[in-house]
Amino acid sequence: MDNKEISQAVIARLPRYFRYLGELKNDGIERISSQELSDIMKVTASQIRQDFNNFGGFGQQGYGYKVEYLYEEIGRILGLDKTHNLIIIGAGNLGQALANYINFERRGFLFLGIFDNNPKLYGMKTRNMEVRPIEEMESFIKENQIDIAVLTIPKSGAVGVAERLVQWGIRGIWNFAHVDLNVPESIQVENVHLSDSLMKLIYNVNRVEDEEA
Amino acid sequence: MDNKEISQAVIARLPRYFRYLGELKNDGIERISSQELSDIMKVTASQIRQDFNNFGGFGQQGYGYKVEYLYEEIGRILGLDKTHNLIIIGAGNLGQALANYINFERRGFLFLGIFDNNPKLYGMKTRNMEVRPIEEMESFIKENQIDIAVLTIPKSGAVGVAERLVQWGIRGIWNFAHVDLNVPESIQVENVHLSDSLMKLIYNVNRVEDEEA
DNA sequence: TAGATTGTTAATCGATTAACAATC
DNA sequence: TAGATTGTTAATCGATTAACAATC
Repeated sequence: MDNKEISQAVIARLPRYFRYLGELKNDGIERISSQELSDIMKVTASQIRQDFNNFGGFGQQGYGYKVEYLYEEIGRILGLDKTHNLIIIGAGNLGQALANYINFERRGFLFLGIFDNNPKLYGMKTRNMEVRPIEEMESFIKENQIDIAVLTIPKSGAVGVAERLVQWGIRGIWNFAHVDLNVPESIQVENVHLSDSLMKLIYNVNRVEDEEA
Repeated sequence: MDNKEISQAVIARLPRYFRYLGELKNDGIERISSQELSDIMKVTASQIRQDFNNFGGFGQQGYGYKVEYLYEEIGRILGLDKTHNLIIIGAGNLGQALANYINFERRGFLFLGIFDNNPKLYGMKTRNMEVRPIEEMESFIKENQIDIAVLTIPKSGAVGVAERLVQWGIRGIWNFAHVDLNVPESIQVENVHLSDSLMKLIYNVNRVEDEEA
């Protein structure tokens, strides 16, 4: 496979294509043209074709795209054909919420452990895991071949924990702490800064109200 | 104030500026140049100046920017000088996690109610709220002048609830349901599609691993 | 074959970066 | 005043959209 760099803007759209194609497949739709998909998803047909063609030709001229095939291919591109082993660091409300997201498992995301530094939580059952002390994290990561760490701890500890995670061989961090991590380029970080997201919403709501006034 | 449209790319960066300036302020730093901020935040000084100048000149030639003043101004632009009344719809793990985020209140985001359609949860205390039945939502929204609704329910119910929220006068929806809502343009929606975010991370982790192989 | 629709090149648009005159 | 740094215009870069030849 050719490895010219794909832009993050394209990657960010793939899960949405995947979601819509999954629904079409469930509805028993067999084929779809870029124009039909454009109407449903409210993006241009041109962008759809450009996006798919970054990864090779999945369609057929004069016919369109086979829904199931395209769905499978995008899943493969996203890496959903492989399983990934994850741990959650921080067993607070958010950590538990993520641990309980059933749908993640369906996609091959296996949450194998959840850690906290609060002794009161040790042993507490969350789904099929019990909360473990942070001290056990290093050996756990190595024994269970953990790929990805989910950081749901306060920002004060996050930068330090992230640095150690990198030393212990983690490849990706899903960061919910409200701070930017400092890790080597080869380590992937996906930030979910919830309060940033809420602030953006507030700006847009206020702006519309100002315009109306 | 002049109302030329500001791009969402700029808006999305404001909370991050706000965060860094808040930290500088806490550290007692009084002034900063775009170049210094550029070094800390890893964005170009040019972009920083362009971004700020969308909203007017906050700096002083030859001097730079006053940290506290800039911090206040960006807060005002984001609308953090006003309070906003929110409700959470869906009292599952995620809804509760958001209800318990203390820091939101500091920014003027007031979570006044939490709703669910599971009778077993009615009356359950979450922070200073108790879970109410969905049926009470309409009157609650009107009596408490609710601006923003946080949707943390499964996707099956989300589209329908969103439509009713709009009828009841909600101005913005913070949508955690894994579905695209269908609301008028004047209603602001900020999506947090967690599984999309995780898929993007997985793609990037796999890609790096492929390159190394 | 004729019609439809992709794959792909070319044109446009918007966002980012660079450069520098204005000015504190 | 001289030096520094903004505010802003111009240049570049990248992403999106349009157009159309290739082809099923």
